[in-house]
Amino acid sequence: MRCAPVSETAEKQSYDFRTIEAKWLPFWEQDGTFVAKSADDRPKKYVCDMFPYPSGDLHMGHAEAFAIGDVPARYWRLRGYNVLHPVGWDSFGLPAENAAIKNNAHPAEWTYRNIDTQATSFKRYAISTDWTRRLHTSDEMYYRWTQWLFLKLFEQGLAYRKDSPVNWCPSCQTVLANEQVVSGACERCGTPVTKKALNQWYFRITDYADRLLDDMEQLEGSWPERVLAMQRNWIGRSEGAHVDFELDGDHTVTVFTTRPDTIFGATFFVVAADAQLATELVTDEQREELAAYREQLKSVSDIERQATDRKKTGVFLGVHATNPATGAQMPVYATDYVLADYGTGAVMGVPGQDQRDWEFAKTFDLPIVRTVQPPEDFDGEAYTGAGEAINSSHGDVSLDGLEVEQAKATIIEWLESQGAGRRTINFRLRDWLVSRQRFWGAPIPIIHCAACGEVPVPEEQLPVALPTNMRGEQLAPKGQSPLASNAEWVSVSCPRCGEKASRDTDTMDTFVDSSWYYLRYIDPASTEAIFPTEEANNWLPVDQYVGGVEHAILHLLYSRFITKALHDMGLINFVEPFRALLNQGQVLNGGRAMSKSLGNGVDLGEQLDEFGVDAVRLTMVFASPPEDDVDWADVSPAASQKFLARAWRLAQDVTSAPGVDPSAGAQRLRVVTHRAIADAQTLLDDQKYNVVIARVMELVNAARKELDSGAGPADPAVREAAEFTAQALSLVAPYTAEDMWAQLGHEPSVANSAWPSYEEALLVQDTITAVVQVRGKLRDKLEVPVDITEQELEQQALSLPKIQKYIADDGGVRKVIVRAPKLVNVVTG
RNA sequence: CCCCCUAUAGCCCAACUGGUAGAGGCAGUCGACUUAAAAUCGAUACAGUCUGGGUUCGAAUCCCAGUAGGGGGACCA
Repeated sequence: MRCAPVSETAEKQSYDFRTIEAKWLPFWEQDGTFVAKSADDRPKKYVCDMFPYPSGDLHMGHAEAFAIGDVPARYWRLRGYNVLHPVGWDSFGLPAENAAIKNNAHPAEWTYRNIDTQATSFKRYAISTDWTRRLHTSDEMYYRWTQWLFLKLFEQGLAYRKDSPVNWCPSCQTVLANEQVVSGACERCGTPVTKKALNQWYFRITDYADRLLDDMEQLEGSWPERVLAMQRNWIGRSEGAHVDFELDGDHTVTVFTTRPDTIFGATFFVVAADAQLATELVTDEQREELAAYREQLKSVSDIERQATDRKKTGVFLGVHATNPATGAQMPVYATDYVLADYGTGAVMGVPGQDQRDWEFAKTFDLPIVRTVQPPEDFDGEAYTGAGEAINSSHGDVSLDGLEVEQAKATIIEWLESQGAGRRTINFRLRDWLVSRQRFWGAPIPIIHCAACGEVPVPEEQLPVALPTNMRGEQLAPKGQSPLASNAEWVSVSCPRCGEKASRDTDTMDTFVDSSWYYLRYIDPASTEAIFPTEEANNWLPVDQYVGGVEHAILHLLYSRFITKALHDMGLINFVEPFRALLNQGQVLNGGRAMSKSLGNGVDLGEQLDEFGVDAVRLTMVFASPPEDDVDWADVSPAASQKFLARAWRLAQDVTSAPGVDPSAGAQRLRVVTHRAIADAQTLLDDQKYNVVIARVMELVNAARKELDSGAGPADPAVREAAEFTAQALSLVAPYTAEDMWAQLGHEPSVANSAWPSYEEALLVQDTITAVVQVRGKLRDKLEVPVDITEQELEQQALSLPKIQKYIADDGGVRKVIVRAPKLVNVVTG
């Protein structure tokens, strides 16, 4: 005969995630649990996930990022902050357009269908999001302000048009910004990028190079170090000098060099073959040869061009430059190893101290002069190391005998006195090319008028809306924007003179859309302003930004730039948009990124159906530290589900009444609970979310034990443990936690309950196990009061029989290290 | 080629930043419950911290060299 335990007197149910999900999802929506109010006395926290691109349904990567981002959002909410945690869609971009061309449709159809799908999944995934602030960058009410931003930048001189050789993706049929070219290939499709001379719109991000670099100081410690390193590297500040060279035919050409001290070794002069400068300099006799060389370069892809072991090529331009230090005549060449858009696009060739110049000099049989003394055992070609200057003397200036740094200072001073050079800082960063020859983006709000030139679209005429009557083949890329073929759309009268004029037919890089969306969440419906300044200043900067490291440079650099520009326009009072950044890892399967071609994709929807939302979220967070990759083959959502069931049962088994005073409860469980509370706080602050889960598991184990074979289900300490379990679990398993909270007799929502404070007294132990080492090796242990004095501890340790034996065997005590109350180390011999 | 990060039980991961290597989970083994199994509950073994040096009373932790994996940069003058 079976005797039913007390806890089974009530009707018991088993854990069923489907029932629980169905119960709470509608509740949160109706309750408006996660709506953030701007007028609120509590201190604010703004948690933002990088918004998704609507490519089909949400996938495992989204699931990880959002699960991780929701942890601080929910934690801060429990800690009493007014939390803003919005969501939106980055909904302009190529895939929609490609789908539209293929299916004879308009990109909006595909886009908004996918957004609906994702939004439904997102809601089910139970991220604590304020849905009232939802936005889509492809909505007219959004891109109207993207265009407004463009006009403001234009007004400030930060948006401009220029002719330049640009990166062209032959597959996407559009130009690309430098940041979107990865090792010579298109960041999106991997096609090798070619060069094309075009007139395009740019944002003057280079004006902010120094500030983008300097302000990183504010991010130190709260952004991943590698992201800062990548940005630093990308901005590429280098100190050096501009030096002017007189050329035949009355030209003065300036070069940038980081080694002005080597100028005495400059024996030739090179300019970028694809730059305008080469055309200007070349003599009539050499013009044909230059044209032939350029023709030859066209067949060389960027990837090939960047191979460092490639033979140096070039063509003589028929002119000579005068070395300002030596007065020597130097032949001028055009070459592809000099970049048109770095520095001034011209370089002095110093073969003795620069390997590239050395190779060029060898090819063209040019003289090589060493101007820095290499060490005796040096057997390389160009010498770039430290050493004394040699062969560096002419007329009234000499560097001979000086070390590199000293020589640099001396020559710059001399050049300055001659008016032939000056100290300068150069950046690797280029201006941001924002024109795109594609359809599905925000049209550039400029009108081209034969008489007035570039005329901004008047603000009240915004948005310049995309035509809705174009579809399918009409959207196909043809080397220029599909909009150009829509005569009706293009044709417009000039806002300034009223004459016939035409719209700019390019659209903006979608990174422009995403460079300011975190500001739009403040009031996404505003028709008055891009965002309300006062409220933006209250909510921003974002306290925790969460997203993939693939945006380390692109989106994050652009956003930092736009924030600074908006600051300078007086629209916001901060200069950095994201106070802290967390890069979540990838979700892998079997050691590799999930991909169609590998056939190792895991479908998020199927995982959710099988294990439930909470189990999947818990698995994502528990599997590894947030910034590490999660290999789905190594983890077990089934085990997570088991743990959730176990936690849930705990709440069901509690028989004490809500509000009971826990202080009379089982002390040993209370110690575990309060240690869990205290630890969780530090761990959450340190973003060690996986370890927080481990602490909760420990607590559930301890509570289960107390319930089954200790103080029993009515003990108030068991209730206390179960309640904190529900609260802590609410960070990752909102459905289960909400249901537990209700089981425990509380009003929903657990998300807005108050995080408990831990009792200090429960954390202090009276006694502690002290370790006794002999010569650093653990030999015995000792139970001592925590406030034991060093003398006492030493004396007790030394009197231990085991220890005395070791001392006797090892030849007596030489020294004793005491770290009361934890450790004694006896040094013998 | 250069720079950065990582390396701890079979696996995923902890370790108060120099002080007892193990918190949690997976997989394993054993037991309780069961006619049996699943579920549940309980109990357990397993590594001396990638390799080799060094600093220290004491090193997973700091330093040097190397190996392996991951990331970034790579004609930037």
